[in-house]
Amino acid sequence: MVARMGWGIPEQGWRKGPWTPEEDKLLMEYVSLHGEGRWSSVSRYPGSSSSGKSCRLRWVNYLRPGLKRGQISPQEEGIIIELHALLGNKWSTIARYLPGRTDNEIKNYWRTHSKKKEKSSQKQGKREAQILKQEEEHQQHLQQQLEAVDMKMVNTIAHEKMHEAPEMMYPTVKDQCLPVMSQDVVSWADSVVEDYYRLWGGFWNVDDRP
DNA sequence: AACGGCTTCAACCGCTGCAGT
DNA sequence: GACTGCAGCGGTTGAAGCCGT
Repeated sequence: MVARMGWGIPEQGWRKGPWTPEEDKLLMEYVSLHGEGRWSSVSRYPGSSSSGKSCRLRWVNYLRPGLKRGQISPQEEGIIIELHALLGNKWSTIARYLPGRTDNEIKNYWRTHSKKKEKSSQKQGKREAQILKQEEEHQQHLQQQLEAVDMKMVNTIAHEKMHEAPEMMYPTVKDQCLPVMSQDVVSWADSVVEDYYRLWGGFWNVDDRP
């Protein structure tokens, strides 16, 4: 094999980096003569400067006849998604179901695919979090309004009741001590709430948020 | 036109499993 | 059974190309 010079750091006499057309030609020649496998002996082939591993990878991922190049079709994508859900990161197994595709190609595709998915879900998550925050803020605002209105309402109604029936506002000691036990107070509170909702209900449409 | 960020893809690295001795 | 060498696999890296500003 033509010495792979001029790129990377030579390791054990092998050089790293992209393959040249001459190297490809020599590797194809070797495989056509000796067949696939025995990759360690490829590296000992006259002129070889690549490790057996590297030769195997180059053959399997790039030079092997019948390889499909180019975009993964939607059908293939569907198969990949299904098989990945079934098998996990068994790229070589998945590749067997996709003639002409290599494990490396599928792995790379999945990586970019899942990255995209992750990004879009992150965006979606951010949006959801934003909506949730807005909702919380809205609820908090609503609560503050309610409290403010409650006080106002209680004062107003209490003032009215005091004029209507002063004895209701200054009950006996017993009544002062046990207001929540009193049926009158309970029904009065109910009526306050009812009044309140009649007044303010529908004022803020919760579904009308941004 | 230039620049920076992003995507794609070929190649490398380290690990595991298996077969031969 | 232990050791060794090899093939194969999955994870990771980095160069090149693309795209938006």
